[in-house]
Amino acid sequence: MARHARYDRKVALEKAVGLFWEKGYHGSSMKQIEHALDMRPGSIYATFGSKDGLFSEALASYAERGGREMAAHLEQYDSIVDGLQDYLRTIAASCGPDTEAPSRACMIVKTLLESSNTHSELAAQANSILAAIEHALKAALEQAKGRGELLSTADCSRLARLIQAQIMALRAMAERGLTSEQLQALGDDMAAILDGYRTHH
Amino acid sequence: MARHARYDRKVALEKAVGLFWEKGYHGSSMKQIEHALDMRPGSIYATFGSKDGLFSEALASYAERGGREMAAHLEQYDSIVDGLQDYLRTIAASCGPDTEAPSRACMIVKTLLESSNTHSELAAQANSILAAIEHALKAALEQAKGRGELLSTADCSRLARLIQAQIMALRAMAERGLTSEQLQALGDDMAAILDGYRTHH
DNA sequence: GTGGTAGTTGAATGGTCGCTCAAAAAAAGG
DNA sequence: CCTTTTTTTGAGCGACCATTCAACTACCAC
Repeated sequence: MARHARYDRKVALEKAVGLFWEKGYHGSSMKQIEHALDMRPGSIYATFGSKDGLFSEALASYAERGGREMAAHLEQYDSIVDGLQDYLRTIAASCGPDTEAPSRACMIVKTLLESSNTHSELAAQANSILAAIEHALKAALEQAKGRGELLSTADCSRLARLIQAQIMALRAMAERGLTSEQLQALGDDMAAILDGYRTHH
Repeated sequence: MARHARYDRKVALEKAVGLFWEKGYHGSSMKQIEHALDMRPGSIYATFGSKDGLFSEALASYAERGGREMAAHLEQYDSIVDGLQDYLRTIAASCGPDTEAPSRACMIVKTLLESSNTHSELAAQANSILAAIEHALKAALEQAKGRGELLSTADCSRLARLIQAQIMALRAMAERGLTSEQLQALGDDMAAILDGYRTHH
């Protein structure tokens, strides 16, 4: 038949995530993208259609990875609430001043704030991802409630949004460059919020 | 001597805040700025030096206004903690889906996330503003502690950061376009966090 | 009125933006 | 080897970017 593709789509997307997560949509030029992916414009456009298309796929890829990591984390715990509390502490620990990740803040939140009034398609995508995460949190909380971990008065929808807000804020605060002690303390304080919704306490 | 300036510096800055808050730094072109300020490039550059200079002044202006509003709000309350709790609820109420403000999210946070890896000067400015707000919150909390509103075990520095995180997250969540009921409930839940640090409870 | 001065104007600048496409290169079948 | 098919290449596109500056305008002092 013909020539093989020199580039692995998934590998290229990972590199795109790295750049976009770090610099945002407007902050990443095609020149920088070409360099980050080690691809020439023609190949990028043949593969991803446009800068928007590439960003959209990169964001989806980032979200999927994040979702997998969260699910994997929660599976390690017998108590769902324990798992959620430790998830917050883990984020605090991994977003410290010497992280090797492209950015400490969440790429989904960065995208939402950057594009909400300039690029409604991207904002809608970020929104639907956040809605999906919120839904997953709610489902986990309802399971916890069914197991008797949470007070019967607890509203799982509201609590899911409260927890999501903590995650968003924790990672945004990490972008401020706090010390790892300060960030860890913040993670602890956020985890402690959940104690107020637990049974036998 | 000579001709009067046709433009009021403060009025022009207000308009710049409106545009930059809505679209961000990279999302606002000089064309749009010229239109928003009703000024031609020469006048803009003569007055503010550069796009960066204008943005920087706009951000400072926004922060000063926000600081004044927060201080004015807290003065209305006898109890500082009551004031802080109601401040969160007020933000939730004023960031609803039908706000007339340029954006629901905080311009300082938007700037921090947008520029942290592309424009270190702006990020540093956003950082120092957030540090000042954190410091003001800490001072208010220490005063509250002195009045016996807070548990003696409460760490005012940590609590200040926890509250600042709530404000940041509340306004970022507002950008998701939640219903006003959902947003109000989130504000209530965040305010309730402070109950855990209060005395006689 | 007139001169001097500060403020405004907008065409024009060099650069970069996202993107295209004709040509070259690389693999597979014959 | 040559043909066919797919991919890569990179010069080049028009548009728009932030910015400049010489000409122009409006005001005040005299």
